[in-house]
Amino acid sequence: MPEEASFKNLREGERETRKEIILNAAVKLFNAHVFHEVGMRDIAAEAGISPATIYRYFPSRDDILVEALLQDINRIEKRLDTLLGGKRIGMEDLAIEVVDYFLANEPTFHMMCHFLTSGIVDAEALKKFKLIQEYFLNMFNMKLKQIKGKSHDVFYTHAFFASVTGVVLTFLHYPGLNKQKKKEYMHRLALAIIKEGVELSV
Amino acid sequence: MPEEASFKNLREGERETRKEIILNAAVKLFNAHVFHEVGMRDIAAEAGISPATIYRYFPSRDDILVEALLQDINRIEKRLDTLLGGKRIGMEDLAIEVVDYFLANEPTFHMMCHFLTSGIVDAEALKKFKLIQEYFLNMFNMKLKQIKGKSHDVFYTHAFFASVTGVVLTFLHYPGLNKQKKKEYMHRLALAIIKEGVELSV
DNA sequence: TGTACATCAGTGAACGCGCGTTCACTGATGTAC
DNA sequence: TGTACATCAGTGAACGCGCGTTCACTGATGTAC
Repeated sequence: MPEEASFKNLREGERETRKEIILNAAVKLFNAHVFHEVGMRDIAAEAGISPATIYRYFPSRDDILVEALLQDINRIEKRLDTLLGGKRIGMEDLAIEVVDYFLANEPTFHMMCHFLTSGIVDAEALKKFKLIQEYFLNMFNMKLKQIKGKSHDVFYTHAFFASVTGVVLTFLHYPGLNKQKKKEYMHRLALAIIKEGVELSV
Repeated sequence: MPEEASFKNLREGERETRKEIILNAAVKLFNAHVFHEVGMRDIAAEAGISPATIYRYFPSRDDILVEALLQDINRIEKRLDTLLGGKRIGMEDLAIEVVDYFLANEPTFHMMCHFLTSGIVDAEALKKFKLIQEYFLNMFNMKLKQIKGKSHDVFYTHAFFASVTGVVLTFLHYPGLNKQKKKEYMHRLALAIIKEGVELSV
């Protein structure tokens, strides 16, 4: 029995839509600036509402950050799906894909690091982030399983993700390399670690 | 010919000492609290001076952060030296040492991540940090050379450090594990990546 | 030995600004009877 | 059909606080002659 389209449901639906409008405005700004620099007033202006209104939909700024991150993760998931759809994908391609994603979406990467090292963060939002982190690693694990087959273990996924993240973190702003060189170097590093490294480690 | 102990030199020496007093106060606070929460007034209070005085010795708060980080790196260097002094050290021990250091000095790790992702940072301080980053990786490279011998390459060092950093970053606050379990899991990950991974990657 | 001057450590108080969040309120829409 | 009431979106303005940094100033110490 489908949920009947009562007035109440309609209203809740609208509420959800409004929430999305705000979130999209936030995401747009986060992609254009370092997220530290994006304040509630900016988000409100972008969404065309008053700052106070935001608080009718989100409990705190940190909560918006986490929700924005979740959106990003969903985007990654879709990208991986299409990538895996076109079969014959190896670990190497996946590693490169992740590196490229982080480089193309530096603000996302920033935000992830921010929550991973848990700077000043609203407690509720932090809880939410941890759920998301687990969700993400599980999702990633499934994708790797598709590639590697049955003998796959979470440990492997963790090693994979941690390595790639570390590579990006360490060389994101490494001096003396232009963007392209940097990317290539990260690829080399990630591949070396993955191919001769993580792959044999199970 | 040694620098003569002129009045001027004496004064400069005193100046250096004063600088160290302030820096030590800062380091002490950074080790006890998240560095975001340590303000200039706190540092001043800890050093027993007025906030304004700090600016006679350091150009900005970010500069103090970087200097504190440098102190930490010197400490790591010394630790590695003594570790390498007692010969028969392998890559594995080094990996574990680094993981343990970061876990024991979480604030340092925070700060490193902060500068690596370069949040809001004074431009001069950022330049300084990049020099430090290079210095550190070079230093680390030398140590690894001592272990591995002549055939060693920077690429290897980079892969090593990036992997370990990534492991710590990803699982530092991973939910569902107590401190001890977390440490052990990080060891397992780092070792797996290093032993079967990075080691063969040259 | 004394006087005028330069140098520099040190400071309390304020500047200036940003920014997350809350308050008290308005106005529109739906509901009850 | 109309009236009283409830619900909720939305808001401008202010609260409250923190915090890096600067200013104008005092006082001690050294230097020149």
